[in-house]
Amino acid sequence: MSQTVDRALTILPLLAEGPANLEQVAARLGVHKSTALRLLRTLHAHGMVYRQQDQRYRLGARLFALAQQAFESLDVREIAHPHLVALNERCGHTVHLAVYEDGEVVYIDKVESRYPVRMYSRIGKPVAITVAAVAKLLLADLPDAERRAVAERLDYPAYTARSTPNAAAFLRELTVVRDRGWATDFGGHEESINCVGAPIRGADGRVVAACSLSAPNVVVSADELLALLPALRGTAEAISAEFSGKPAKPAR
Amino acid sequence: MSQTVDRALTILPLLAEGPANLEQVAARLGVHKSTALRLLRTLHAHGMVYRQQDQRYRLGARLFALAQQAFESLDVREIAHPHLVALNERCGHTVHLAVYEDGEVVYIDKVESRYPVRMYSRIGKPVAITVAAVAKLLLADLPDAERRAVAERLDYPAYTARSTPNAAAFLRELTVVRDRGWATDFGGHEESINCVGAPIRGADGRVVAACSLSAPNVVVSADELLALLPALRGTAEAISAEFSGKPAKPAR
DNA sequence: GTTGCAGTTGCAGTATGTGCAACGTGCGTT
DNA sequence: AACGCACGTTGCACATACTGCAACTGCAAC
Repeated sequence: MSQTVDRALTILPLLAEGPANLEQVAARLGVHKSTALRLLRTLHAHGMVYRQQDQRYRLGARLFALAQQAFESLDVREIAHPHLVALNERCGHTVHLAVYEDGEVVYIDKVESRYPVRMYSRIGKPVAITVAAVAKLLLADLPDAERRAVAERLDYPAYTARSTPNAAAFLRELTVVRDRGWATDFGGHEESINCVGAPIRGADGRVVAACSLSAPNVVVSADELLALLPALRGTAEAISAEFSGKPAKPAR
Repeated sequence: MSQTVDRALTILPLLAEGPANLEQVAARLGVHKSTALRLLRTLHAHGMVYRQQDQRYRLGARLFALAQQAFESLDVREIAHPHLVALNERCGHTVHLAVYEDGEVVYIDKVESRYPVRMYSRIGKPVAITVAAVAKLLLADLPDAERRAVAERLDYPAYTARSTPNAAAFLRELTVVRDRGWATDFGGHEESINCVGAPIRGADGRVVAACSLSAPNVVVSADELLALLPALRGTAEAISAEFSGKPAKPAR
């Protein structure tokens, strides 16, 4: 691992918290001002950070472009999208698509019926990994060792009384989810929000993504949401089929 | 500037083109495999790249999270959003919001009436800078020297017969735009798409962002679109007022 | 005019990144 | 089944490029 690059990359999440000046960056990195300056200049040259008029640095526009391109190269998302829209049109609820990557679960698509214009604001956000239905599905499919390792490493924040309390409970839940083939989150993240999820599998049967339906329980009871499970699973299977069926991606 | 960091950051746009293996990365960087490996490992440790099952690298999920956070810290976007939605509801056309940053213009918000679920796919994309109405507005307000420098540096792709042909024409157009206080793009990017834009100004009168209305000319003629100019300018001014009026951002 | 602060620069020393060459490992082939 | 190839990985010696220092600049406040 490269120390210099490591330091430079540490600056990015630091600036994500808010703009910072040279001294603050240097202090947080534990390096000399001149060192921080050089790193920031390099980041700047690549558009990763931007220097605002008060001379403080913040994250730069190139990040948007990169994230954008990263999204576009996610095959699952592309294939899944029309299916998710169809599902949303059918039942009207919020639809999520998420993937697992190195200990994190992130939303890569979202179709929301009520506030369509706000949807992008959540894409890219890390998922509440210990409670979300999609997270359970994705983690449930990991190899034993990795699943356990991740579970042990996690924090278990008590969002609500029904949040997963600890690693043991989480691992038990994951076993249930894996055997059953679908997952729920009944008020585990926000008291009044329920959620059901289904896995999307690649040609080899491994779970490559997960999708879910969410709705506030004042609109839809948990039972009513479960009644939508067949539609959700149908969607997930349609996506799985299409994803497995066309393995030949236009490789470069 | 740091050579090591520079090389590491060069990897990111390279991977944005599509997944690549170690040798390809090393070759593109012009360094030894082992060097590329170390850089990739460091990027990986920060979640900036992800190693897929075929061992090739692609952009990682952390980029999504960072871009996400960067978006959220853009004050203009936050203030502008409800205004843009209102404008969209009023006239039904696509609404864009863009900012200028270091020679690039990027969309930071978009409200689209017809395909709401697709909107995020364009946010973050670099704008066609030589023709887009928002780009003209943002560049028109730059200091003379910088404006000229940027204009000279640009390419002028002939998207259509009405695309801006060269730097001289572009600079002339920018003068017009600045004096007039609004901009157009009539088929300069896509033959059938017309567009009008208006500037959003900070407390000091400088243009901090620009918003625009776009519509295909089969739906709305250029004249009809121009008729919406008062509404658009009203929106832009409302955003400007709110942005200037509440200077006290909860600074950290 | 003077003081203080934040950013910037040049430089010497050495920590750190680099390329090399040898080693593993997985996969397709004969 | 054994082989060979291609690609990723490792340890090491060398020297490049990164670091911290200290002095300098520009700017703003008093």
